[in-house]
Amino acid sequence: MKDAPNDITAGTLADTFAQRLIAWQAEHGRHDLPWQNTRDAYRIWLSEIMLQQTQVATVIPYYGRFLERFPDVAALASAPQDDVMALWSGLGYYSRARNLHRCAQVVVETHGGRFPSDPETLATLPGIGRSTAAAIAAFAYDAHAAILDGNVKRVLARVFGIEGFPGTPKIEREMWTLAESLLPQSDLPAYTQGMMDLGATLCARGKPRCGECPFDSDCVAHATGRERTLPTSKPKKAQPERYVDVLVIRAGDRVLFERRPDSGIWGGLWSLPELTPPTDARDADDALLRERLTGHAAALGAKVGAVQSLMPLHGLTHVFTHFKLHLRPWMVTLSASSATSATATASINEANRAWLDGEGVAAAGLPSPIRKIADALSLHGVSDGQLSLPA
DNA sequence: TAATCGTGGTA
DNA sequence: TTACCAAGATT
Repeated sequence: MKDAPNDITAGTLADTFAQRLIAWQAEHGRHDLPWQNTRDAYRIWLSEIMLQQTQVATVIPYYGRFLERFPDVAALASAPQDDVMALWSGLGYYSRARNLHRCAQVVVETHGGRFPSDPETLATLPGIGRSTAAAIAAFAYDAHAAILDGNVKRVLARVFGIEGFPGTPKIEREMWTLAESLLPQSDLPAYTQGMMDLGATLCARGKPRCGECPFDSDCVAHATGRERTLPTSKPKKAQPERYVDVLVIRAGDRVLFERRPDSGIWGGLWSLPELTPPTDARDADDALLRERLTGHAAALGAKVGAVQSLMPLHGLTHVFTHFKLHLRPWMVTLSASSATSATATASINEANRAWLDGEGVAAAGLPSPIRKIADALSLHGVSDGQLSLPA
């Protein structure tokens, strides 16, 4: 039986796993992704951070733009944070971008501009956890370290028949131990890439192509018909819904934007001012809400003019992983007499608040749904003042 | 330990 | 349309 812990004999799955995977990767794995065929730790690190919880196809265009603007770690370290956030805009999980920037600065300032080669030191850097550290060290320096990402968890759960949600500490500890026990003595880049490739291609979430898998004859999930139920899925729970009113405050050809604090959703990005405290959804058509909106906008734009008009725009719903957000934009137009002065608008610019014209909006790092609102209102490029999104 | 943190693709 | 989740880290 396979449950005997000391039943380690030549030819067991655990003994042959690595060599079979490496052979499969050479023949059927991916070899031409933009971040492959290099030993540059900077390029490898950048790809690993971008790929956290993000699919390959999504990352590719961002990766190219980033490398063009920041060709090495020194260029990234010396860049303004707004430039980094703008290039990351749309990729999500924005703490990755802030940590990426900080990490580059730490590498330059305390590691002489060179990424450390051992996984333990790499894992002390901002944004680099145990798995990402192992991937960087394996690809760039042939380090003997195991990764444990979503692909690996799925492969291990199926091949070795591991029950239980891999997100729990108990199952994750078990998988880390197994992953490290399977490591080969050499060919760490090919082995690491093989784990990723197998999970991303053959051993996919939806319908795995078991007929082409090198572990077809040994896979517990395949042998017991549990390909679809392994790995055990995350326990589901009801997602809350939130409502927020955002203000499109226009003064001449400029719109007021605010930089969000680092902590919380969309941290470090530029967004539209929100009405705080949030109103109840049922207040949407209430005169009281309009009064609040007017007062709030006047407070924000008091230095350049009074509120001239207030108009509701089409709302939109944005779905996050852990909640659903209903955005209700309001067009607030300030009186032209005091709003057309560029010096007046510029004079109230602060570190975390700015009046942006079309060009400024186009260059800023905005959250995805805020970008949609801006696009619909033509708040970028040629700003003709026409509204394409009235409610 | 559990919650938080984005977005877009897929079934 | 809804549900799920992808090269996870941080607090």
